[in-house]
Amino acid sequence: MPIPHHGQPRYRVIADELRKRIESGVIPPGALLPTESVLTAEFQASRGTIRQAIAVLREGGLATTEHGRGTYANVHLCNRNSDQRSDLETRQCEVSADTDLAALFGVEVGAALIECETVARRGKKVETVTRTYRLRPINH
Amino acid sequence: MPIPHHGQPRYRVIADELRKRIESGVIPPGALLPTESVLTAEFQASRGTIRQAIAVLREGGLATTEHGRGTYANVHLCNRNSDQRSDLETRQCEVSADTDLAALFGVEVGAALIECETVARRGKKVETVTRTYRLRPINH
DNA sequence: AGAAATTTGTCCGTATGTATC
DNA sequence: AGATACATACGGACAAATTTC
Repeated sequence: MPIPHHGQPRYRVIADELRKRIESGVIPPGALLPTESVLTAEFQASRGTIRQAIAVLREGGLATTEHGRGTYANVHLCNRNSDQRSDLETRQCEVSADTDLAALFGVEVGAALIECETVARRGKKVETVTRTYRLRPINH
Repeated sequence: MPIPHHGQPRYRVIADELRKRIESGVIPPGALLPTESVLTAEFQASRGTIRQAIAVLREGGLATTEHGRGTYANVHLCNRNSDQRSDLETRQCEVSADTDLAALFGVEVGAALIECETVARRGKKVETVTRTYRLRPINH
């Protein structure tokens, strides 16, 4: 018997709570989050719902999950720079809209956007850097 | 009775197949993908698995889903030659490299870069903003 | 080295809510 | 208002990677 989700969906509420814990340092950077089964017990939600919440954290770049190990809290990349980029070709994260982007998307300055960055190299030299911005989906 | 998934997971195989259809034009840009229930029938997979596959497309920027409507194939902004259709506005200008870009290109902060910005709209709504950066050609 | 336990990954089925047509 | 289509949530089962003993 599915529990209704009037208003804010359950998995987002849970994701929000976890996000607060990470950002406030209750779960320090690099530390493992509670396991899915522990979270299942704490939030009285099904495992699928917990996994959905964790997926939200991953998309926001707040956590990283490893098969068989667990989910780590990430170091927060303070406002858009700080070299966290290893040798990734493309990465995705959440950024704040600058005045330019805010005007285009019709949102407020500082609103959350998804940034997908692709680095194209020829040999070792960087040819182009492409950044694609889109609104953060309200659902999904 | 769950179906085993030795090797490549089912949802990725399905996502790959759909990606091919979008990139090859079998599903043209802007068109609706088959509904989840149709895909469920075609691939003989559960709806959850289909949704997982579509989520992969979304993350890759190949599709956009709207509640109650369906999932659209996105226009791909790959060809930078030859004018695209007029749903895309492009402008180009010179900008200064921020610390992030400077590190990538291996130049000093503030160095000149060419920024090409493309705004993709559907109707009046801005779908994506893409910014491509490259080094300014060494004089002429 | 190997077996067991732990933890995340994949997949299925079902039921109900919510937005759009 | 009804039909269609996506979103959320539950539960169960087995697979795969990691850690522990």
